Amino acid sequence: MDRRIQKSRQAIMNAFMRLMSEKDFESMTVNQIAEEANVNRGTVYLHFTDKYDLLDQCMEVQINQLLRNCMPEEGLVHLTSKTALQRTFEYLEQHASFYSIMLTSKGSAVFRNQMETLFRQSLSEHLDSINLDRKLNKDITVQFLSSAGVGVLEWWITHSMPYPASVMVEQFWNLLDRIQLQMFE
Amino acid sequence: MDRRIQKSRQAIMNAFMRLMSEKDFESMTVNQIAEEANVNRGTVYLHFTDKYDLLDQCMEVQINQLLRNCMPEEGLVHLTSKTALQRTFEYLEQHASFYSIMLTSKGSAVFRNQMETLFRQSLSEHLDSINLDRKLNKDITVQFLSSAGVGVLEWWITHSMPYPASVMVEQFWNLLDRIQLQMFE
DNA sequence: GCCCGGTTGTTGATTTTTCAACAGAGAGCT
DNA sequence: AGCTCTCTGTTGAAAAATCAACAACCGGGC
Repeated sequence: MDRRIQKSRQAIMNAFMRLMSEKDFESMTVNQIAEEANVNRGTVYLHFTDKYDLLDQCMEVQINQLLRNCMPEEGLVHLTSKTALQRTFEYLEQHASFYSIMLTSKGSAVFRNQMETLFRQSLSEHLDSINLDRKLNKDITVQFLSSAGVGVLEWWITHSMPYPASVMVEQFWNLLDRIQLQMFE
Repeated sequence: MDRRIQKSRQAIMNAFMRLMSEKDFESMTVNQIAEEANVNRGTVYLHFTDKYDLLDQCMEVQINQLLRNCMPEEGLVHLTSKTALQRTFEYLEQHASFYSIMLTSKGSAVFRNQMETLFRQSLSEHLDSINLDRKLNKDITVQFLSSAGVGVLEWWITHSMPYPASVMVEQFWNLLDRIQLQMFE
């Protein structure tokens, strides 16, 4: 990628995030973002459809960084592995202000969607490795648990992380373990 | 000035100054500066003839900032005024590392030239306001005192500011006062 | 209702930056 | 001596960013 593109996108996203910590998303204008980023307003539109797209893309970049940080090595993030879970919570704790702002001021679905996808994959594989009670529908079970997982995660962030990451991991793990015991055939 | 030019020049100068605090000027390459600034090498050449020109321009920018900071208000800097002298020394003290590096690692004459010009102006006006002994040639006297002033200033910077700014101001002022008494008719 | 100011999204012409490539110079090695 | 590598200074074509301008829309005030 041409370095000019990289620089412009970076400047715009950084400016956006700075403004997000000072302003209400709805009242923020593209002109303000452009000025903060020291780029022409047209340049913002070259890279982003509108400020909603900017928010979404910002979230995606950040989540990709989260994932890259939480990966044990080359491979997928398994949120059903305690280590990966630990890393995820700790990373989120360290970037608390960003996620807090992004999740509270505007209902971007990017975070939820991406985290749910992750939970779904991990849980799907996990349930494949145990003997799921035949009376339970796998898809519904996976969705149930994913939603619960993401719900807790979002709650923790939007409520200013009332407990340290370590406590969250412990509780999460505990719940998963106990629920799992009820699913054996 | 087009914002792209501003951004490029700023990035290049900042990168240069960062590298100056880590490397020997002579061994520094334009390619290193371009990489540090995240611009194409050709861009460096668009704005600066070579690294010597870059050093000179950097010095000029910084000295202009020094002057802007030391001006009492709209007007000229009078280095024969104690207030202006105080401000100058204090500013230099606060930017010690920059000036120290710039004056020690490469013999750029920009600082010396500009400061001498300043001293000359101030002293010239100052001597106009007193009755200079007729036996003294004004131009020679002005040059004598300017050189002395700049010499002390440079010595202070290149010797890591052995005394606080306040001491330097006091001594400077004292010397100027005593020497002046010897010049009356 | 109308008017005004601010914002959005877009367009076209221009400028600046990028990139790759080239020729030349200097230093070090065989 | 020749060869290689690195750096310098430059060139030309392409791409990205800039700027000014325009039309349309929205919200607030009279």
